[in-house]
Amino acid sequence: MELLSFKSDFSGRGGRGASGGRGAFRQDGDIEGRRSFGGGDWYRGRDEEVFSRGLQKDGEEKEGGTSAGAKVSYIPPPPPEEENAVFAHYATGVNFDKYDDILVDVSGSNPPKAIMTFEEAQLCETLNRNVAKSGYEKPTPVQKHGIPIISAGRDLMACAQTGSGKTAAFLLPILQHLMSNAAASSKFSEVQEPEVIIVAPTRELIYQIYLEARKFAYGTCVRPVVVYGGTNTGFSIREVLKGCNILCGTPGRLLDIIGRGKVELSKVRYLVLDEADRMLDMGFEPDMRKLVNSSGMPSKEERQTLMFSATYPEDIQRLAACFLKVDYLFLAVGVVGGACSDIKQLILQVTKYSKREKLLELLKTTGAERTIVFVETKRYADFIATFLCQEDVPTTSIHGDREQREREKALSYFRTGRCPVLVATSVAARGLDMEHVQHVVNFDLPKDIDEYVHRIGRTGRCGNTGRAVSFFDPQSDTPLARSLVKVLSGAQQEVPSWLEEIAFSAHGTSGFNPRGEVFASTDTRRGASFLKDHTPQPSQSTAVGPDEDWD
DNA sequence: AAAAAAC
Repeated sequence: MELLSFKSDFSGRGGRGASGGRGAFRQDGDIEGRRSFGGGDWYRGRDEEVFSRGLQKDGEEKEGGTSAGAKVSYIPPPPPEEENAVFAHYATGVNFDKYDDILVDVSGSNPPKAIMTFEEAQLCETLNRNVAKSGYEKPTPVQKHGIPIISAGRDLMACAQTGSGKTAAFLLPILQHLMSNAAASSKFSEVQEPEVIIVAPTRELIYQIYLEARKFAYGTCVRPVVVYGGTNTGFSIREVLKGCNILCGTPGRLLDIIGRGKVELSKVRYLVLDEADRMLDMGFEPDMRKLVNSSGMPSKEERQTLMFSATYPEDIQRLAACFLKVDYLFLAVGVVGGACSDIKQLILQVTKYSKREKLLELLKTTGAERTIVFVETKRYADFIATFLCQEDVPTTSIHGDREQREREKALSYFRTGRCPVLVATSVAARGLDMEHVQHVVNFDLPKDIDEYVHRIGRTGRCGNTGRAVSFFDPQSDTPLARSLVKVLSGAQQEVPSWLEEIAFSAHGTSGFNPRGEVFASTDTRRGASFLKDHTPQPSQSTAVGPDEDWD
């Protein structure tokens, strides 16, 4: 097996909660030398380094084994942003126009009229040019409705299916506002006063949002900055101090930098929670409370708060309302918590012991097409990735116990196709937008149906089609059966009869996951409990049919 | 019991 080069170093692991001591499984596969998956050395020069800026200043040797055997021991600062790199984008798929057929529902008082084109968004010239250069021709539903809502100064809870353009829906109106008020113009200062704070639940996702912000802000005086853990704190701070209008971050590092007094929050006009339901669940909710209660942070009445996700469990919706003005608008594109119908979903019944064999079989048929394999634990991610490498499937992996630079390298290798198979934990479940991901495999099904919807949403993006294969082990996955059937039928997918039977007989069994069962098909304010608790005035709802009839 | 997120 000398063909494979497994590194066993796991020194200096950045993350918290490193579980340690499993060096033997640390495949870092990324099989070296002998293969050339999708392209020689070129990627080494650019995207990886730009992505890893701040991770290491020098001295760290990049992974060996380029065909040239070249060692890169110093990473030069990236060249001034090249337009082509900034505006790189991929093509919309054959089903892009089908977005027009999706049912859109806006509830809350006096929603503004939707726009039909980007021209109607009345963006300034620079922004329009950036939109065009990004390859955007026509707004998606969440953009058609979200942009005017945000421009009108309203708070928003938006639910739109995976891959349907939520990021641009909030970035464009925010940038337009910053431009038109000419308030935003970045300059060095020991204390920065950003106008916008954006948070997301994983480091890679916030980086992706930052890249979008940088793209749309190109050629303007607005400077977006990204900060997240696993990187040098000093670097984060220096980047912030250079000038910061839009501060993107994961909660920990963001609060850290705020706590150090580098960022003053009184100028914040927009607070954006991407993957809002995750940001408000048990893990992150305390941090979000800390953020909105930080000194200087304008109250919800004085700022605009925007939340985006593809899923919104009802309990989380009620919690989210605490962060929003009482007259916030609720925007639902398609079924709340629903899967994208461009994804063909297959469920295979397996046993714990047949999974690995099935996976191999599957990957042999998918060949070099890109596949994300989701597993339940970090430990198993290492194990499966190692297994696949040994079976000659070029594989890399991403999970929270890997060093940040390993995580970023893994994504880079996957994106470039050097490793067309990515084994991942739920760290990669949400928001990541990668081109050419044809397949998602749920090697282990998640406990939570929302997680399932997000995971399979890594494929079938932007009107492209994709396939999601899930291994269903009745021994462990029965609690998910009912909600799974619901998602499948909601996305016009075939429901295997064996699954239907399991779902039927699972009805009423104990240990049922309540989150798995319930969908918020609408704004919770329509429910009696909410009206009783929070809303003095009844909310008015406007159901909107396919496309234009929105007046 | 697991995953994510600051040092």
